[in-house]
Amino acid sequence: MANMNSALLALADPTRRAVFERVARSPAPVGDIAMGLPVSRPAVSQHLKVLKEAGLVLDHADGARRIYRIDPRGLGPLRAWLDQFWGEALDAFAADLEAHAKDDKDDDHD
Amino acid sequence: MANMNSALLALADPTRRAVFERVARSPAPVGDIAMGLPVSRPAVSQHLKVLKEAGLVLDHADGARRIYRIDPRGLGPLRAWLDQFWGEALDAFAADLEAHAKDDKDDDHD
DNA sequence: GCTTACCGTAAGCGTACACTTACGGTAAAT
DNA sequence: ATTTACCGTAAGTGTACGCTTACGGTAAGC
Repeated sequence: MANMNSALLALADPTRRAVFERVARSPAPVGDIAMGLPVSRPAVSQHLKVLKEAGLVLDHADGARRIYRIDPRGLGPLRAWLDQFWGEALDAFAADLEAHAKDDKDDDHD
Repeated sequence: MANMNSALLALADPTRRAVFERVARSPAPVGDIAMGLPVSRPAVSQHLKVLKEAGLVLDHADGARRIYRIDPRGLGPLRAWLDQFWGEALDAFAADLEAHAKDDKDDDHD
């Protein structure tokens, strides 16, 4: 689908994000990717499928092997959403600071 | 925890992301947030707890109500990760384009 | 004091999902 | 042609998680 929702869902899982980062460093076949991770090769294959459907990676055949590489355009929607959100959030935060301006200390953290 | 992992996990769920966007627009009590969503109030409360532990929102008491507002600093780590990744990804992509330069068309999409 | 409003949490449930093993299919090697 | 290497998918399993209803606790209103 390659929208922001699927990208966010794909990158939420730590293992899958590790796969993504590995592929981002340099294109590699599935076996090589799986070798650096604590999961089986089919698991990596499934993760790559999700990443591919999210528009985050591209694949092409190389003999019996299948090379995966990153598709940086897949990060576009997510980055755009975050950027638009960044300004909006800062505006709201600043406005809220002006409005209250004094009760900024009574928020309880864990 | 307020790290990138928890932020990514928190924003992955569509309902919780809707809660986050609602809070980002303007601070609001739990009941008001729940009113604009197709889930119950306790569900919103649980989502807010996750968002709070991820460092994405702040809360403060206002009588019997509890006002939630965004914490834009929570998006920092995620944005930093994405930025660092953005350049890295583009570099790898460009390098790969130079290396292959001709088999850019044999990637199969769904 | 009693009632009403607002909220967090516990308990329980159904489902999505990350992982494994097993299998089949294609491509290179001998 | 047979074997070996590499990979995707199907089937099954355990668990995390998003949601609901039920409950208890605090703050304002009468």
